[in-house]
Amino acid sequence: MTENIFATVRVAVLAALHQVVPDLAQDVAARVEVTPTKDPAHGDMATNAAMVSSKAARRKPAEIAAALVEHLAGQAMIVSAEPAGPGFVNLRLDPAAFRAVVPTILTRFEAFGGSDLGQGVRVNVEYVSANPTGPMHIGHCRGAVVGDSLANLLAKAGFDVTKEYLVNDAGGQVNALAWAAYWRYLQAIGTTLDEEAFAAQVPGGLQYRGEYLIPVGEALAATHGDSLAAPDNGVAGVQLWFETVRDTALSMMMAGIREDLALLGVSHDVFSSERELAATGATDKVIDRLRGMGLIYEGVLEPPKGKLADDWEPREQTLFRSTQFGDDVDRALRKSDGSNTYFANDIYYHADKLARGFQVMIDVWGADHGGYVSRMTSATKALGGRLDIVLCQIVKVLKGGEPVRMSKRAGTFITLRDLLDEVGRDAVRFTMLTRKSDAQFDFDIEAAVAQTRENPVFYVQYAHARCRSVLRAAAESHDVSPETLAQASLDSLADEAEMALLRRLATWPRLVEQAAQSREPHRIAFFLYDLAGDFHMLWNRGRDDAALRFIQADRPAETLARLALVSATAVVIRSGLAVMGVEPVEEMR
RNA sequence: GCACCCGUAGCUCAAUUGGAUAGAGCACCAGACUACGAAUCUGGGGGUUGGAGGUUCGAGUCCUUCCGGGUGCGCCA
Repeated sequence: MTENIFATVRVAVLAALHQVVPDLAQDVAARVEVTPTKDPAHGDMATNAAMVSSKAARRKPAEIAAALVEHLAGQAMIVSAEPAGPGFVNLRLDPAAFRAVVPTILTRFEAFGGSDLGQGVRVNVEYVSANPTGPMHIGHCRGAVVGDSLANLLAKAGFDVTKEYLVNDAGGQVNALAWAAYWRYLQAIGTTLDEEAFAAQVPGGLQYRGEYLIPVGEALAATHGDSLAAPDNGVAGVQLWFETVRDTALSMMMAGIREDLALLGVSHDVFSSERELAATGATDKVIDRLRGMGLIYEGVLEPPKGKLADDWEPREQTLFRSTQFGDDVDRALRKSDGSNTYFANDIYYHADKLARGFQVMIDVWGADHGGYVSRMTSATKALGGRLDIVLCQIVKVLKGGEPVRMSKRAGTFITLRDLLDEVGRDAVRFTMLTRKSDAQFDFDIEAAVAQTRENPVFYVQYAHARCRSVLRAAAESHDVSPETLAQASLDSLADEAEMALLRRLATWPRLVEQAAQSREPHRIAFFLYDLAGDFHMLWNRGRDDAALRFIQADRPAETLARLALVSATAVVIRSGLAVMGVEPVEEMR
């Protein structure tokens, strides 16, 4: 038995359609939808059944619709069915069908809206995976919130979800981190070198000049004294200090990142280490496997056209035939020094996820990795897996409409910590989901903390607080326990504003499924905003007409019905916020 | 130059995955507090969905091609 009344009605529609079109094909049936109507004049729900089956049945949509109406009218819950427009069938439901959602909610609480859509399929959602070379910044933040909420959403929709983080602790950037940390160490023990003199000794130059590495240098000095430096407190041979400094820097950077993630309310189930993966040597085995499939060859790539390629020269390299899977060019797997490219290691990493039993993989990436999507999906396709990639576009930080300058302390963009300090976790998380992830985002700090209707965070929280406020007030004279409210007779709920709210609550299970299927957690935020709007409207009806207030001293039955509706509304707001990782508030005075 | 993402009301954004007359908020105009929370609500005007073609019963959504913004472009992860 589903809690999704659209699914329930769809079953009835399909049954009717089979009567009208006996040899209905499976794929046609799959396209039949039952949707809420946009226009109340069209009834409560509409189905496209007649239109999608018209072609195969070789009958006109209107004709099928007319026949469907015959079979549908009078079915359980359906009080009327009529053909409309180009072949829709509009359905009007017994109001009791919508009222029935209230006891369901009050019995199931936040489990309401859950779904078996996922069938327990194991899904791996990889997100954040920020390089451990510095603090998390605003760009990471969007991916963190989108990934975390998407994972929550998929879990609610019945998938078996694992949240994963890949620590990019291998490769040249980590060497650069070690050198940068070493500089801070030398400073901590009082080196006489100046920064440029030091930088001249660093292979590839001194990167990561942000002040955030100072504590790493100090920690190294506290633990190791001057034993990692040359006798004059200058640069010693790498064999003396490199691994120590690198490992200390990595672990302190990761500790900081984990701390930031915790503050953001993000927690991963699995942290994988690129260095450990690479150390197994298994990357070569996966490449051999692909070679056995004829997908690896030694070859020379064409130079990129149009772009100034100053140091480009033709070179033979080991290439993966990603063009066979729709990529623009084949992609390199080995660097000129013989080591594997990040892509090669990432192929192994995804093969490893497959081996761990994940039928579906989702990677949440920043826009700067957009050019990488095609090769990675190509590789996972070759390995027989399914990979969906959610790209999060650039976030610009504004304050009152003005761009916020870069943070000096971080030596990079505004840090996640700064943002959390100023805006707060709940507002950050909610606001990050007020845009679909593939659209660019101007995050205005002032707007995110504003206490007005323009700010969806506030508007939704306020609706919840108002629900709780009513229940607190009612508790003085009524039993407002969910058990009691779930038993309330709801026949008195008939006002248009009450029905609108009921209809909205009834769409929650459907919304969860659709948002999960499209991998679009932002839909939750918009749903909650609409739901809050329905509730505020109903509230104000009570202002204009005292007979519509929730608590009616002389009419206990109606009061209980309304309190049940209010309580159910609060539950659904809470469950939506839970998916988004936002705490509901009880009051906002 | 090529690839990917985006382009919707003056502004910020939605749009039930191809469905009916494209919707909200802000701003603008006109209204509602002897209160279970007016931090809210009601009503109104505002559109050639960047342009042009195409696919079909039906396109903001899919295809082609331009225009504009963003991201990236053989050994950085």
